[in-house]
Amino acid sequence: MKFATFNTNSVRARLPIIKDWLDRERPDVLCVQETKVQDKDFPVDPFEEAGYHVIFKGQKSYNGVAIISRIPPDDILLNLYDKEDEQARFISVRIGDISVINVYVPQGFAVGTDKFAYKLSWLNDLLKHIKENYDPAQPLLVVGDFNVALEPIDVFDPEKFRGEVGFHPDEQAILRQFPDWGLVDVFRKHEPAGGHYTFWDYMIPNALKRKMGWRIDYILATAPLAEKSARVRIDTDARMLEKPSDHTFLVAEFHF
DNA sequence: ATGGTCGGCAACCGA
Repeated sequence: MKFATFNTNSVRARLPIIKDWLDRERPDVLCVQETKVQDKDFPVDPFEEAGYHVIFKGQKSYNGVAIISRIPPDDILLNLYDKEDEQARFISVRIGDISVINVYVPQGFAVGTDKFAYKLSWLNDLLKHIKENYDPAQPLLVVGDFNVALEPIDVFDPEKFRGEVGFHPDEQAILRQFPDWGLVDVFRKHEPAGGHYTFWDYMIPNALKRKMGWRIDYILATAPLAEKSARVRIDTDARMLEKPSDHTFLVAEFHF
């Protein structure tokens, strides 16, 4: 089975790239973040025409997540929280025997701000939710844009960004508890070398071509899945080189 | 050097 994640930075603006990628790669599941569209305006038809089911949770202008799957998902949960401060950052489903959680972790703006504190609490709440509702001995994928790089090899200029948002010890301390519980970073399992990124800053000209990026998107898998992972790669559409697109596809293949 | 560029959506906010 093939699973992928992609921060779209607008599912409507990136629709040609997503559609072509689905037609070419035919993944079983594609999780997307930053769809930036209200549910009433979500472009359902292009995905159904391509042979996919789509589950989505959006809001006006910001955030929004979706799970695009060949098999219709079950056990759909569209909120991390029961309360009403939901920001359309979470979807969990079950696809066959595999549980999938798709997240768009708050970006955090800057260390020391309320937004940074919210990011830390959101990540902690996600970890708590996983511990309370899942078993590391069962097949679970937690994928998406975590907005945190863990190691110096995951950032193009670690000295410049050390202690800044996205590369701060408080964020990293929480994210390290995910593998402590039993979730394996399957890209890192297959690729020990640094310099492989999934995000590039719009404001750096030609950042992708210049390899000035961050690895902040992850496919995390519990042991029963991680031990079946055969290949994990970062995939770039040619159009992303000409017009930056924020993130690239991250793809993991599992052989059962 | 404290900028730069996107997308949504209608003035800036978020990344």
